[in-house]
Amino acid sequence: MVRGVAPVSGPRRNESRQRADGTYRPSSRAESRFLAAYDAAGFPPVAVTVDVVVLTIRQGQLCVLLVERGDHPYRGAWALPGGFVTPEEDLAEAARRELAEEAGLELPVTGGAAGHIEQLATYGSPLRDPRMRVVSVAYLALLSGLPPPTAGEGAEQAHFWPVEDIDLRDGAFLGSGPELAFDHHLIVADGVARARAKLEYTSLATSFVEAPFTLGELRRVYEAVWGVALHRQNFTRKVLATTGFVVPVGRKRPSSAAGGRPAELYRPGDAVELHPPLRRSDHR
Amino acid sequence: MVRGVAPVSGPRRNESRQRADGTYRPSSRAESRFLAAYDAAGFPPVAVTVDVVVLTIRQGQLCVLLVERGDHPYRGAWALPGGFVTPEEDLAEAARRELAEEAGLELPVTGGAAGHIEQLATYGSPLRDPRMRVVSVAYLALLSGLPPPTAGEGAEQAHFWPVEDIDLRDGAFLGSGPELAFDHHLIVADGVARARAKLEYTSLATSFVEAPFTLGELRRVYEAVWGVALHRQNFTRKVLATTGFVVPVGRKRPSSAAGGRPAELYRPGDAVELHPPLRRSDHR
DNA sequence: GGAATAGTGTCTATTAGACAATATGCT
DNA sequence: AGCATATTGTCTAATAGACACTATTCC
Repeated sequence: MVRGVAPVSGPRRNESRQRADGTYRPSSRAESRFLAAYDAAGFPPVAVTVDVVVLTIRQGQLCVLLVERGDHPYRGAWALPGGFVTPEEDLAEAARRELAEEAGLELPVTGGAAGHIEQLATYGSPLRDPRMRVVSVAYLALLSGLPPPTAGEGAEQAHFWPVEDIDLRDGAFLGSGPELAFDHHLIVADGVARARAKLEYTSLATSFVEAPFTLGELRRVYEAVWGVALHRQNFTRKVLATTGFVVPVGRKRPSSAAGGRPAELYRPGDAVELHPPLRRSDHR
Repeated sequence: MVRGVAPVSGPRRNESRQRADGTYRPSSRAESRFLAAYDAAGFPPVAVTVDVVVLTIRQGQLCVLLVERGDHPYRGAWALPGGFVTPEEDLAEAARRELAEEAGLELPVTGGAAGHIEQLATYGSPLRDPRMRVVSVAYLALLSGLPPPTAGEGAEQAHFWPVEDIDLRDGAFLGSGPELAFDHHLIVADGVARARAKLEYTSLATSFVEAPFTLGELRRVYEAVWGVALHRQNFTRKVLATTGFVVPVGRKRPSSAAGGRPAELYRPGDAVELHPPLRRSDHR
């Protein structure tokens, strides 16, 4: 290919080297030869895993899914569901697969059960796993309407733990909570912080309830995740004033076993971000 | 260690298996034997790299640092500075090292030049690198007062490109901008979006100016990153009403070569998050 | 003086927070 | 009736957006 000296800000060529299917199209014979001869063994040995922070609300409490480790290291401690990324799969695919394998949970695509999953952060401190160098990509899932988790391979049991029973500082035993394996207390802490923050400016709270839901149920999601009591009337007013957050479906139903006026039912709207946001009032 | 059958929510033990230096303390002889015999070769081969999105403001434009690739693949295209994570270093350390090696930039610890670095996201699509499976942990750096970048190993040249000249959809040639290598257009897009969002609710805008600065300079940061014009008087009022955002240092200086009343000078305050936030007005 | 930038004051529409009053179901 | 929850309305303080006016410097 004929090329002159490139100016600092000049264009180089006008077509992408990436095909529609994501594969690479070499731009020259020399590049094709280079790729054919490339030796993939000349890199530092690192294992890549995914871990998933599954948050859901049970009995009014924000809970995280943990599995008890049946193997060394950290045998008997509780860990996030996760495992190796296989050579062919994307990171997000690996997260979904591990969730199904280790905890028996299929992420709902649609329907009554709601769900959301996003990448959280990556943890790669050299000493975080005593076996070898492990870089772990953590995902955050917010789910509702889950069946009781069932333990899978390598896990003694799976259990939803209230996050307030977990020592998020160092993962050690804290009165009534679990001991956490590896640096999973850090990951859980980051996931809980992310969820708390995103409830302010996104519509993710609807991932914690099954549609159709009442505004009272949605309010109790905020109260469980934030750990505060919200003003009932103002909450309703603000949610309904936020365009696209929820849309009414018309029906009504008794709100609780204890009686009370039946509440209007809603389903999630189109909005992803909330304008204006629902701020936590005592912000700090 | 004597242990009974563990109840579902019962405590297991009351001391951490993590030492203060981060190394692991096995809880039993069996676990020690397991770790000594562990074979680290039984994992899928993956390379882990770091890439850094360095954003800074030059001539009123938000710019990103790119290096021209001197080697295959994507030779001649522009890429984010980055490279392999070595076995002993943390991910964040690797990001700082690559920035110094590939672009000649040392992240300032303190002083007039300002800076911030944080983890952005991790990219691990199986086909993103034609050589082999590469999982790349991207970092986002917001810097000011940088020297002209110098190219390092494996890079033809380093250059700050205005982000508006870059095709963030697929990285191909876009009139006057660079062709981007790999999936780096996605990473740049995510970094720019993160920076734009965080200017709203954090004090990170001060990372883009050198202290001491005027409120006019700080406003021009917001205008460059968001690409909008802000109301001058209301900006001043809101910044000064946000506790801990900036603190006056008393001195004044002419604001530009073209004249005008000298402005009060400020330095960054203690606040990390802004309460209340500085919202972009036309928010969608 | 004119241009350019900075700082202060003020008016109005909107919003947040608090609270009162009413509606509708359960036991 | 008494309790529990939902819905509507209203009052007030705070905030956002817009704009007028003054201050200080360079040309």
